[in-house]
Amino acid sequence: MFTSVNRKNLNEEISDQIITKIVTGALPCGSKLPPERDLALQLNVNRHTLREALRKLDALDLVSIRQGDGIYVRDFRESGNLELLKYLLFSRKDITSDILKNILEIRRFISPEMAYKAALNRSDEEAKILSSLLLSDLTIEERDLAIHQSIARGSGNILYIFLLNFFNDIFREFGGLYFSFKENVAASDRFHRSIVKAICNRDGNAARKIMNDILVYAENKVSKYMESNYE
Amino acid sequence: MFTSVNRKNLNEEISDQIITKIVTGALPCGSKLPPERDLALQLNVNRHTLREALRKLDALDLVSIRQGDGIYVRDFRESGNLELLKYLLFSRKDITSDILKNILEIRRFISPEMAYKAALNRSDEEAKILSSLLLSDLTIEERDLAIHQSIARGSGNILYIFLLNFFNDIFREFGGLYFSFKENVAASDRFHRSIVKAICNRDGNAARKIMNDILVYAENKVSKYMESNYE
DNA sequence: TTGTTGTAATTGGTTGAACCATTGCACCAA
DNA sequence: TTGGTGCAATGGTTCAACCAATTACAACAA
Repeated sequence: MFTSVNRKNLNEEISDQIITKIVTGALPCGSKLPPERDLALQLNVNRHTLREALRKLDALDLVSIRQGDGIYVRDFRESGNLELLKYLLFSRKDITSDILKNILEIRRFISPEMAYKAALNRSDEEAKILSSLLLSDLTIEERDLAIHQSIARGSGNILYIFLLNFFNDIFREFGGLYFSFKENVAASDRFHRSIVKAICNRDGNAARKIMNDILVYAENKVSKYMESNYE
Repeated sequence: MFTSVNRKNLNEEISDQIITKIVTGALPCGSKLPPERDLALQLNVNRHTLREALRKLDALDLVSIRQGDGIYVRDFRESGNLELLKYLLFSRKDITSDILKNILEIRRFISPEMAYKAALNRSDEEAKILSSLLLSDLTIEERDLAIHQSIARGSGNILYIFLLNFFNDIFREFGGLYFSFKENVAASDRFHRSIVKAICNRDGNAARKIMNDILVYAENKVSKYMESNYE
């Protein structure tokens, strides 16, 4: 009914503003930012507030800060990380659709292998968790996230877990559209049951194929939605 | 000959200290940190210095900070990102070897597809850059990074670029060992020439296979080094 | 008792001024 | 050319104070 207001701290506003200037090229890589004291004056905030914003830019690997020297803009094509990509996805609406397709494509190479490994490496406890998720009263969206997460943990590869966190951050934002179609809910439901079965049976090849199939299916659907919405 | 001294700001020392407490479980997820004023007192730093450290924890998705309420530890298994993984890799020496194997394994699923896409999507300019890299006077390590980067850009998928940045951050740290062996330098040299050729010829399947072969080779080598060093 | 309201306490957010530590640079001397 | 010296610029840290959001709780009303 109502949408939550977008409440931001000053330091977030500032970091957003600078990030935008960097990724749009208004602040070219290699360029030097004004001294903190000057920049704070220009932004009309206190130096401390600016410094907190700069800490975030630093954590995003967007700038390099050197005491006694200054603040330099890094080349985000060389230093950018997935956190920055998340930022681009949510803030630059003009390229959201392209980035989303990119992400879906790569997930299709990663997740089937994750499922394969999970089928081979899963603990008995993880199998129990997976089975119980099928019977839980979570929404389809929550269950989907939980099952993927459980599979990632079962794979025994910590990078899968953290990559999945990235994917989940994305799909929490965009998953609503997908699951608003009944046919997709039904497809996910079938997928959940079959992948859990394959993993519990330690059938790696089946798990890989099942995961691949649902991702191909989802990718096609999402592509269609985006074409009809954005073009 | 000499190694650069590890110089840290106070706010970095603090964030490191808190991160360690979180990932080791000393600060369990869901728990509430002391108020900033108290915590600053305990850490013997000013509140502003602490706040800058907290900004970093926030950017790493490790804590959730709410004005008027407090600072809560998030579940890093659910929220952790690759930046955190990088941190774990460099700071927790006891699990470095496992994480490194995890990373190499996933790179083996990702990079061949990246090479395939690059062969199909590359621009003529990117092909020129690749060819010129073969003739450059970079060290083998620098050239290796540059070629992978060029391939990622040629693929046309921005996620490849940012994932590669992650891999490169890792290998800048650990690549020295690998390239200290002459046989590996020779193998990379052959790899560089053949992958560039395949991509320039727009031969996607060849590019994928060549990339896969070198990664399998490297993964085996690194595994051996780690077994002999850490066990 | 139960629910509401108002108030105080708690806690993160912001400001301002001052001083410390590091760096870069111009200048000088050997 | 090389190394030292001092100054100015700039990020790092501290202190003290106040603003703003949230929570806890007492007081009150139904």
